[in-house]
Amino acid sequence: MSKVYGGATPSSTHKRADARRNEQALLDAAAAVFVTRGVDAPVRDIAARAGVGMGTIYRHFPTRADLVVAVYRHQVEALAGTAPRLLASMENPTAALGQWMDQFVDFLVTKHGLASALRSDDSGFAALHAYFLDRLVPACASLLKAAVQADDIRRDIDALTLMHAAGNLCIGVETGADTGYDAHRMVGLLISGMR
Amino acid sequence: MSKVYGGATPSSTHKRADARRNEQALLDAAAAVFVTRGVDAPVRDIAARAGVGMGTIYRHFPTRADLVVAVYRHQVEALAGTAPRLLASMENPTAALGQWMDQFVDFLVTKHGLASALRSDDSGFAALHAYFLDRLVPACASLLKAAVQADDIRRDIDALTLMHAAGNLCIGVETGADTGYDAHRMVGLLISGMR
DNA sequence: CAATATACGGAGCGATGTTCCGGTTGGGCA
DNA sequence: TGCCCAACCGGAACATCGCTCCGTATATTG
Repeated sequence: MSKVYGGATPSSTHKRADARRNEQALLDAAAAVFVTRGVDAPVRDIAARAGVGMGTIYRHFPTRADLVVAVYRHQVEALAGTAPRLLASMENPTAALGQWMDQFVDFLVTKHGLASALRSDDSGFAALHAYFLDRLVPACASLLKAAVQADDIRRDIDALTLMHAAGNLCIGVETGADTGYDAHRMVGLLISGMR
Repeated sequence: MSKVYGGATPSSTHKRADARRNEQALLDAAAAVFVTRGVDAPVRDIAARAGVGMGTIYRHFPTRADLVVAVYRHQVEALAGTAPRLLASMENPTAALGQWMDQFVDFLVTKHGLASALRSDDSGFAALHAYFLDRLVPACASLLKAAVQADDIRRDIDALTLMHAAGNLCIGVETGADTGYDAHRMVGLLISGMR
């Protein structure tokens, strides 16, 4: 059931040289714009920044989600890959889970509007949601399972629910100035409540 | 510092009869549209439903937040008013807090997109955010304070933070079909984690 | 150096938020 | 009652944004 998300890198199948160039330019431009304007920055801005036309951006990334996924793929994969390592290197699975969640929160909080986009019901973001779930839920699940088995974490909460909640808790942090709200702490509280 | 939010009811200061009529029509129309299309339904739809022009809606409710606040004012006030009663009628303040939070969650979950709108950084929703905070944070704070004093709730979390987190946990529930996600349970977990 | 498949660019359409101003009307007042 | 003007109304108009479509340009291949 899990889709294959590989092969979208510019250097993949042999397209025309200009196509590869433009795809890379778009990735760079998007990454830059996402930082300042958030993941739902105007498409035109990204195209302009990359020095390409509207058609080009939609040809390479039919959905906004495709672009976002391409930009953050490496970080997401890295996050997914961290889970087994964390599990192996720590004696306490619950602590490993907590640490992984912290990394997850870090990731979301540093991407303007990403958390919001993930929960958005905008059809254009559906694939984004799917990708994140496909990659991160299994990673989270392995940690959660270990924590449940070895420790005193309640077993009636699945990884999907946990990630949904944690993701939600990260919303509104990127935005605006310092309100005393700390997503890390809230997620920590949530996990504490799961014992 | 807390603003006065009264006097926006159609029957308030003596405007012209048609103005009152239109304001009421807009409130009714908005309430109806919010149920089906959510709080960020197209302004035109609301105006059309009320049988008025674009100008009229913006004259009566300059900001979308004004309209939303007007529509939900009664329920918000009721929710705020529940806090003292709950505190008086229950022996356990922590249970009272939990019950009040449940009502808060109920309120948010039954309003499509309200939770999302509350966390939105859209400038048009800033006043909405402010109103909810002004009304509900003190109510929550009274319960929280009692729970802290009488029970074993940690004291390093203020009402604002708690409501922010709880509000976030309600996001994405209104949307779409039944994903096993249950905002009530998540908020319950969060409160459990606060001991 | 053609010929062709491939890719590009941006005008254009529809939806939406918001403003602005000429026309309309309620209701106080003579 | 009838007049008159301040208050109010309506919706055209402008701006922004997502997305599509097609005539044009060019990389590649033989």
